[in-house]
Amino acid sequence: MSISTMAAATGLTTSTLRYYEQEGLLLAHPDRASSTHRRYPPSMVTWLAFITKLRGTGMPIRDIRRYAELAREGEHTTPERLALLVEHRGRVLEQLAEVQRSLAAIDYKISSYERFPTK
Amino acid sequence: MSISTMAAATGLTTSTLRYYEQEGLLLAHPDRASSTHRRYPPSMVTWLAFITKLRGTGMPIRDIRRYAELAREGEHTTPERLALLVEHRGRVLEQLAEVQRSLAAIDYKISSYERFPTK
DNA sequence: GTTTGACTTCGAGCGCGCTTGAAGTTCTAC
DNA sequence: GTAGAACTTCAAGCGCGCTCGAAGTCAAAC
Repeated sequence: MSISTMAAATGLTTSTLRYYEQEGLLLAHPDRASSTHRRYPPSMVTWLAFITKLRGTGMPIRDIRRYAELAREGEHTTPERLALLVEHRGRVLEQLAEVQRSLAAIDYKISSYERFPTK
Repeated sequence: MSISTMAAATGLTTSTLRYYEQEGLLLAHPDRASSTHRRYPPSMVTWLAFITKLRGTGMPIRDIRRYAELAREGEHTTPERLALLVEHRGRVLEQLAEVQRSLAAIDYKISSYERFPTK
């Protein structure tokens, strides 16, 4: 599939796709069937969907690169990949908890505005 | 209190305190008792704690500035402040839900690594 | 009154994750 | 074959939220 088709399929922009490739986030460079234009295997949608989840939970590009490197190295790296994801999950849960605490404070403020509209 | 005392009290750096002041996030400029050094009223800790919650939930500086402007204008702006907070809360809840969805996908991946350690 | 550390302003710099623009090439449809 | 859209690379730029460094001033303790 073409870069714009992939963009449509993933919700990323074509620029972002090229950027991710350049940053080493892909399992492989898409080949250039037409010798200059990228041709993505449809299977890459799955990978991109997953790294979009990683990004969506705040994993930095450099950590995703590391994860991709491990994945490229083969099956013997699954323990390390697992560890990486587990560690990430821990951080996300912490940060989720902190956002919820902050949100509670905001909720409290909201309810006090609702109780005393002129104060 | 001095800027470094305030920094200790809020967990912000002195640089951040000056930056927030410059960006108009404070209800008032701390006065300069010794004619050059900032003297913060202890009550400002509360305000800073609150805007730290706003930041902690991803509210942009410019929106906090708007909130601070309204607060400076007086009590008649409480409805608008309320609206601002409610709108922010909505966005935070949405984003929280999205992070949780992403996290579910990561959890799934983790559990599949755990089930098939060599795959 | 002198030292020493805390403060001041100002502007520049940084880290992150893209995004944009220029300048050129290639594919697709007719 | 040609027009026009889609693609290519490359480097620079941007928006955000601080952070840092320089160069100087001030204040609390002795």
